[in-house]
Amino acid sequence: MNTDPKNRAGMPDWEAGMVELFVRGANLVGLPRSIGEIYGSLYCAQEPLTFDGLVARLQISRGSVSQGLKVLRQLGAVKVHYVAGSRKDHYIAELSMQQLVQGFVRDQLGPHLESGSARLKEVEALIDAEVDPEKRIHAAQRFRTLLSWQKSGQKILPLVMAVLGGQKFFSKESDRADRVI
Amino acid sequence: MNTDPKNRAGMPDWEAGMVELFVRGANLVGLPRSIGEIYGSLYCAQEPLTFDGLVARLQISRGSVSQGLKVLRQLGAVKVHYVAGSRKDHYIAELSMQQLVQGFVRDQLGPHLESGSARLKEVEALIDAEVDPEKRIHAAQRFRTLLSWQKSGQKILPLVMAVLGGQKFFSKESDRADRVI
DNA sequence: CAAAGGGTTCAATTATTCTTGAACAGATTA
DNA sequence: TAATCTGTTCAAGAATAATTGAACCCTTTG
Repeated sequence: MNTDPKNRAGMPDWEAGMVELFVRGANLVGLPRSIGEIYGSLYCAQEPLTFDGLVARLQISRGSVSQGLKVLRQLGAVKVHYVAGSRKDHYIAELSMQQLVQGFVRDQLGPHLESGSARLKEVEALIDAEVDPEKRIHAAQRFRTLLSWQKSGQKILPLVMAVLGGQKFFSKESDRADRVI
Repeated sequence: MNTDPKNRAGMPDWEAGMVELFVRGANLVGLPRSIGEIYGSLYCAQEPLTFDGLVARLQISRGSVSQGLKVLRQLGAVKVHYVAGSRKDHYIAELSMQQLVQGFVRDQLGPHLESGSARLKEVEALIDAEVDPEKRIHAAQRFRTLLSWQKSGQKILPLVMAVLGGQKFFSKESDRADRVI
């Protein structure tokens, strides 16, 4: 990863620093640097920024900005701010951490977990097909351990959302996890 | 990412499926597929596996196995199992989810968070150096928001570890987070 | 309707990350 | 001591992922 602060004419140092932080954050959650840069710029901006504004500030291609904004919009991390008398779209950063996490979980994390869950069931069937009894029993044991991992993992998301201020992530009473600790 | 199940002579289907799950998991936390494969094989194995055993089972290079085991050992995800009368190292998978998460946090996540934290302080200084008062005030406002994000984030790790069974992650009474929800 | 503005798409390029395997180092054995 | 066994290192090559920019599609304006 290129961590060198690229020379961005006219961007204040503090903003470049902020953008760098968001690039790291994006990287941490598996998003490309350009997305961190775009969100970071919007996060710092006093006024809504236009598409061209972002291209100019960040000195990245129009293609990157277009794609980056697309996923940020999808995640709910940026909002379009309609400005009377301007054909351009103006963008502002969503500043609610909860919104950001929610979008990330919904669009990035969730699908992975679901397909993993599906695959897990398939593996169970494959284990049942193992003919050697000793091997099958061992495999089933390991499989149960893995299921228990999954269960533990599922307790975490609601807790995270709760810490972030939302209370709307328990679907069933039995899923409530706030007494386990 | 290559998700095609590669033809691994002699590996049972259920094991290949399990390995695939671990590859996905590794991928999710930013580790290379080879590490997922190695851990997955050890997770499935009835007996400790040797270095050569892994090379043969997974059909990956000795270099990959050596580097992968190095990382896994460092994370505490595999243990060396010394076998009398054999010069080879034998490896077994650590099956405690808590251990795994702890190692991951310590070695992979922690350093990132710390350096980010340090960078955050530097950005604060850069903001103080902004001469235009209006811009400085706005920047300081955004900075405080970011700090509040950081604070929220810091509440999460102890919770996660608690869910996973450990209770040893609160350093100060004031850090206890089990009443916020 | 033609021209210009605003944005999107996607094939090609570029950058990054992962894997490989040959050279190497240390430990054991003949 | 030489030969062998185990495992590590790291430069080069292969595989993946991200970025670019030219062609394109709408919509608005002259």
